[in-house]
Amino acid sequence: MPQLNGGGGDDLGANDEMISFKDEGEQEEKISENSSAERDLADVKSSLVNESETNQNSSSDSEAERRPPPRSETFRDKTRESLEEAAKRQDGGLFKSPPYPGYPFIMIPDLTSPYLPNGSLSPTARTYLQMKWPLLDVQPGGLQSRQALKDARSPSPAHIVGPFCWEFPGQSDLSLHQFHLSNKVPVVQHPHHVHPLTPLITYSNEHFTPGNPPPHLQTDVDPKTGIPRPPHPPDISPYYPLSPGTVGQIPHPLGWLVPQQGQPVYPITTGGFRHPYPTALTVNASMSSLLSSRFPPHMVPPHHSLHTTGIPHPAIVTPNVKQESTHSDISSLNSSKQTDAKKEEEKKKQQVHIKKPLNAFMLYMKEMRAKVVAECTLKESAAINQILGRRWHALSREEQAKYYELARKERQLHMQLYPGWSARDNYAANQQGKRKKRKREKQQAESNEHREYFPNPCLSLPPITDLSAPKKCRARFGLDQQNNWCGPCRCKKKVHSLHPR
DNA sequence: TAACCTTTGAAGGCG
DNA sequence: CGCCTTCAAAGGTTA
Repeated sequence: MPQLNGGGGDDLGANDEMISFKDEGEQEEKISENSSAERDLADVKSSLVNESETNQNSSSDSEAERRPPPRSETFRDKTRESLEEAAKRQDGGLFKSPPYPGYPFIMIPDLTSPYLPNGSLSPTARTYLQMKWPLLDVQPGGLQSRQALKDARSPSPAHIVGPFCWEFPGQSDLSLHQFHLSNKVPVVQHPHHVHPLTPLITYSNEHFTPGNPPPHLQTDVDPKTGIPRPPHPPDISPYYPLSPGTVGQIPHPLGWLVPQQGQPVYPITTGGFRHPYPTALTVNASMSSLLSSRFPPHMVPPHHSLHTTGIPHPAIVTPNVKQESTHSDISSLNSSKQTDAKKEEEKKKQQVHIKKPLNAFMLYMKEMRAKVVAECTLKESAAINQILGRRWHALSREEQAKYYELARKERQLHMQLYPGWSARDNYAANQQGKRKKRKREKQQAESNEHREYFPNPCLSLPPITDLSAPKKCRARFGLDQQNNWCGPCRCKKKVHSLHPR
């Protein structure tokens, strides 16, 4: 993968990720052949999808204003035209199409963000600023790096706010474009419009809904100090992580990644404000202290996973937070007994559910879902995901590589944040255990059902080939439940291990 | 109201 | 080591 290694400076190595491109060949086939497989489901939908892809560059403010878009050729043309016009308005050269055709990122998420009422610097712009700070990298010793980041972010906004036409080495046109547009933030605001660039990295979506800034944020009081803050401080550095409008401006720690490669940034968009580690990932000013004091080795942030910003960590889900938070808050206020607090913390610790880091496809989905929904007028996630899956395969290597890289960073950061966490921890999270059990039961029943009608239930499942079927029975039911195996599998088992290892 | 559906990828377990 | 299962997001649908 050219991009990953070519980017240099990434000591993380991307080889493992490259392995993930198992379907590259398939992908290329699909693309080159325009194969029938590419059309089946999509014949109905893909027309919309394809069309949408042509419009992927249309996430400009002007387009946002035109939503909901009539799906017609004329609209497309108009969109294109207006885009061109917009391009001219946006200082011409700066408004160029992304380096990757069809690449969905248009880095002007802030344009539609309800959280950017003023003209303060957009998150993306800050991302660009920040990415220039090498310490941003999430590396071992991340805490120091984050602290350094905090310091690095300090430069007064005066440096930041202004016409941004800085040219960073290796910066893409798009980056500049984004940078530039970011200063025109308040142009259009559609509270109801979900920007296509819904935050990539999000572990929890509950806290930053575009149209509904969390109450605790709206109060705009520094949770740490209790000092009220101006809603939109012109001065970002001390406060930006705290106000709704500025939370989204926190640069994604991974933001340095892409831009340095001359590729679009994974936006920490405002739109939904659902950042993967929205706040946690956004290792910024508040992060350093947050990590050091609130995310001790054992990953559990005290006080119902709230950051100093008052924003719960996205990767942490505490179902009982609501009930307990009020109680604990009051109690903590009334009683100065730290021991009690500790006990509660430990209690919550056990209830904390740390979500898995998002993989590349999930990141991609998160970003593109809103777009697909808007373009295809589909709401059912299952259908949308099918489309997204196809789109994913249609992505070029470079495009996918970016997501793989991002996902890798995500995992790394996740590891740093929750050193002791294991994916296994989420396996039998009681409720989920039930679900899986039920699922398994269903599969089992299905298997039995098939047995009634088909000699080989495995063969009744279209995608499963004869050869792969036997493996499934053993793997699925295990040796101790051979009674659930299909006939052929049992016979083969007896004869000899036709279940190749 | 919980589970399902649907996608891909990562991680863990099992044989 | 290879295969399978589970989970991650998401939101309409289903039981």
